[in-house]
Amino acid sequence: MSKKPKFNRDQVISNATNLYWEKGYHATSMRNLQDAIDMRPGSIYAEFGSKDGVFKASLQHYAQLGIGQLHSIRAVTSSPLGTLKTFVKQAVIDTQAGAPSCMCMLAKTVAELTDEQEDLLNVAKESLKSVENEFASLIVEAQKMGEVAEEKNASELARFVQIQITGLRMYAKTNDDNLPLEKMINELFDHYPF
Amino acid sequence: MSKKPKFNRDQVISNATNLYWEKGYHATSMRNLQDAIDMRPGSIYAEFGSKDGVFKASLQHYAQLGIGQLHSIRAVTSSPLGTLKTFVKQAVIDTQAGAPSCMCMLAKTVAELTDEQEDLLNVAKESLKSVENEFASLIVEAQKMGEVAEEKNASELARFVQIQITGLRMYAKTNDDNLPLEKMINELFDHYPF
DNA sequence: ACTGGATTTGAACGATCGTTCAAGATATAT
DNA sequence: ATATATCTTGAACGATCGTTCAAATCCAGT
Repeated sequence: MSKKPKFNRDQVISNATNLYWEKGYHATSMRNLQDAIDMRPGSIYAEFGSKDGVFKASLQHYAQLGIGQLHSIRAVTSSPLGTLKTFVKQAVIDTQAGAPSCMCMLAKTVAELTDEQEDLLNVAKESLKSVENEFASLIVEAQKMGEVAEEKNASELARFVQIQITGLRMYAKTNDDNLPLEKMINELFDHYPF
Repeated sequence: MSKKPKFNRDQVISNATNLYWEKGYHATSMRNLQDAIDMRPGSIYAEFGSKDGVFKASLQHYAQLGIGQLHSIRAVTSSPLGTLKTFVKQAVIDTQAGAPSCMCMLAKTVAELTDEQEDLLNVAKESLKSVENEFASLIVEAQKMGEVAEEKNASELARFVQIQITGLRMYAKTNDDNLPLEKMINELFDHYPF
């Protein structure tokens, strides 16, 4: 005999992600979470084990969202470098309206947590590394197509892109007035180190 | 009649800053704070009004620390641009060991807080803006000395530096392995947009 | 319809949160 | 030495924290 849980796990994680993304780890209480995902404590603990368990699932979901988005853009874009550029614009500009936070959830998490939550911190770090590796793959592809000089180091360029996204999103949150973000991103790809 | 408080306000704020810098706003409790600054609740509330009051004082103290450091470097450095470079290196590299967090406290705060703590968030944002203005002043000075081309926009360059510091410190926290940070910073100043 | 195992519920737990305030301690002016 | 204004102390407040678990509910198999 078995009875299936009635909640939709994907939907639950999606809602949890949005809440954690907006408020961060420490400012989000289990009560907030219960409301956001419409589950009672018992069910949450049966499914995720703890507040940390839900957060971990959210971090991983968020990372997959980003990587999926990158692949989606790639599928409809002829140029690998153009894919990267579009992704950066979406992450920095489109996220300003509508998203739970204009910051990257992974970056927020790395900024917020200390060794006290070592496991969660590592999940966030590793997820950021995964995204960076996706960037590197795109750049290698761009090199094969002649969009980027062969002698450049793809990993270093991927690192550069990662640093720019973090810096730009932080800067955009600090200065909510209308910045020339589009122009700034275009210049990133039009000059050194690309 | 008057009785002087026996605590050293500067020392207290310095200790509070270190704690908040390390743990962030939400993860720091008043009990943590009481231990760190060796004051009892009554005295803290008499002096600062609330947890937020201490945090606000800490943010302002931290910003002044940074600006003071910038001026100190300027005082012993012949080149304004060299001053900026040294400051960036200190912020990104030296902070890796010893400092409460390798992230900038102001950036951490902007990343962590939402409109729920609008006042504190604004203090952090404005402080970051103040630091950026100091950067711009240094760059204007550099232009007058011929270190930077006159036709460049000093504010845009200051913005660039701010974005790079944030991005680099975030990246350094994500990848605690030994990165070529020094080389990366040198390249920032040796290529576009400088 | 009934039964049995799985899921869902929400009250309750002890701990800790930010904050208050009456009582005690202290230093200065007379 | 005494009085008084000021500062310090720490117990206590109600609220909320993350978590537990017994009871209620649900559904598949007979």
